[in-house]
Amino acid sequence: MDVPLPHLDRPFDYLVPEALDAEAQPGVRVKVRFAGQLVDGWLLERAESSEHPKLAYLEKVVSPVPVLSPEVARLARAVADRYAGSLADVLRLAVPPRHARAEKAVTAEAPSADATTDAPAPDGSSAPAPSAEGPASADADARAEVDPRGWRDYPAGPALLRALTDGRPARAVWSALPGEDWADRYADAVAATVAGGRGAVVVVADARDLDRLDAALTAVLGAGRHVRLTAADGPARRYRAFLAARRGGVAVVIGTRAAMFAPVDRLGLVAIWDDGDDLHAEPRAPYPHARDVLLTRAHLGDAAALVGGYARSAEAQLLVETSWAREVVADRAVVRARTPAMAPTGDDPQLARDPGAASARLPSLAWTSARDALRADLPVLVQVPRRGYVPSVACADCRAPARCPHCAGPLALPSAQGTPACRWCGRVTAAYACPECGGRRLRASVTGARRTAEELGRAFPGVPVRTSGREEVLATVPGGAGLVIATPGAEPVADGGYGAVLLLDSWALLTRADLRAGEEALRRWMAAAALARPGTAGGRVVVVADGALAPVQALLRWDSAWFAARELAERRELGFPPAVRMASVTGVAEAVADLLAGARLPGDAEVLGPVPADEGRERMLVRVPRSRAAALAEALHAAAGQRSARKAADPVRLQVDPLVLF
DNA sequence: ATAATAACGAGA
DNA sequence: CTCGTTATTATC
Repeated sequence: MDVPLPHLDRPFDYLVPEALDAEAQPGVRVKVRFAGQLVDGWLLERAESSEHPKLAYLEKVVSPVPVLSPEVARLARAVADRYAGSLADVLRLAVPPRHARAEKAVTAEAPSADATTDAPAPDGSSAPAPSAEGPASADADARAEVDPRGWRDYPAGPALLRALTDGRPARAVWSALPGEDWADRYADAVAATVAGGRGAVVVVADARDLDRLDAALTAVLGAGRHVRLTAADGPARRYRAFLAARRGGVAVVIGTRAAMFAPVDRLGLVAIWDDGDDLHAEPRAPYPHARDVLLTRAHLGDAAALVGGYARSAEAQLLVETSWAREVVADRAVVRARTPAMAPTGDDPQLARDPGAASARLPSLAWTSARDALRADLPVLVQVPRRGYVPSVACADCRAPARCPHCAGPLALPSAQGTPACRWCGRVTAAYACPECGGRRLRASVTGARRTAEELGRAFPGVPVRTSGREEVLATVPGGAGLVIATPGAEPVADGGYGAVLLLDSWALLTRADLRAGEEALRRWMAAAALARPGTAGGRVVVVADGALAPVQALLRWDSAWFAARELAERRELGFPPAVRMASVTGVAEAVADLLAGARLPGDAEVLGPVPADEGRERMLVRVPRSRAAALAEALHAAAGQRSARKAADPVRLQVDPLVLF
């Protein structure tokens, strides 16, 4: 039943009228009369009999295409259970909205095809359909081994590919080397899976990563063997790609998190790249995370799993430490050989020495590194943490954020030479005095990409300057001398690698009041540093941060496994996810209290809070050991059901393992 | 939302 | 004890 009310989160029985008997197959969308009105629903299964005394008839089969595969139905139920949500909510994420035109077009291409026939790929390419035989069938020995190519750099790499081809459910946490072409490695892993006669689902964070993976897969598999599934492609293309996968024409689906539920026949591999990126967290109820959905899928379907990134998340570390997955890492000697030369530096510009550095506000080491790279005709990447033009200002002496004397809102400089103004109340503050130290001078606390570009352009005259950020994301830049200013996640790949990578204003990343600040900073730095040439080829990374800090240490040694282990140990100590299972309950105070009062929480549950949330609501956290995770989700879902059954007015938001805790 | 059903209370 | 009204609850 396509209603989000938690107390209706169960199947209902209906009679199938004779006329709909043929079309009414499991997985089709239906309309039924429910409580007097027509509602959408899913036909989950056909049965001979029902416990229920008086059944109504199915009203209509919306479309005869069984868009919901049995595997995805099972997965959706498991995801709903894990996240204390309703099946209907998960199905809304799992099956894209029907697009009648797209459906008609696909159905016309191969009229008789269903998910089990050997239909050719929709584009008519020569892709053979997946074999109907299992991986243990007689032709297993005859399968050609896929060339491990770059996976040879990792001692466990070739064995991983072999396992994929053999159809064994290997589970790997992969730490990519700097300079690694991750998209090529993922294409290899997919090719190995396909060679074994099985399908794959690969999820990446954004459109740029998707384009890169798309190109790598086309190079390895040829055109027409895979489809891309992403909300950004629009409803028609998305539904078309979905149908192609559902009907068994293609064995490989790649996409952003919308693809995590993609139906793939004989699924052999689920993979996610850069699982620490917060774009992998679905913002709609029940807020599932792509990593967890894919791992659940691997678990239920006996498929292999690949969790990779330059940096390792605490969650991936937990997979390794619980032996759920094996780590795939390079030997230290190989890491050393591939890593660019790394150096930390304080962020006080040594203005006296270098006039160039002074005008660019660069620490001297960063400036000389950039200059040397440019002289060697190599590109330079500058990562600046936030978008926009001077987002806020701080006291030049003590670094305390400058706040409006009237309303305490953040001050900003509207123009390069202007007077600071409040971003909340708009009042202009002509004579600012820092309440902490009495200082009267202000500095841009985070220099935005545009301003950095202007300043660097002046510091290195004659050098082309490109920016890559929210408005325009560059995928690649040419190999010669040039400056590239990019915000995190938008760093272009340089042909041949960057001669220098400068990580500026890093304290803005590290001082965020967030549990994951360190992990997130390291993830962003490593993503940028991975684009530099190896130290042996003149590649250099300068991070403007205190070299004693753990995330900086991890970067300098290119050892995010070490940092992730440290991070996970700390979370264990503090009792934070992923070491424990946490759920947040958000709403107006009475509603939150009401829900928690009605919830039969596991005995060892700890209730924390309340902490204020936005719009006058508050938030309580419930913490249980991981072994009680299922019981916690069930209790919260049941309590939400009780509330919705008696039509409690104030909504309460349930979130399991919310990304942001405080 | 709405219909069935349980609960309740007033009047006979 | 019955009838009419109102809260409750399930919705195939």
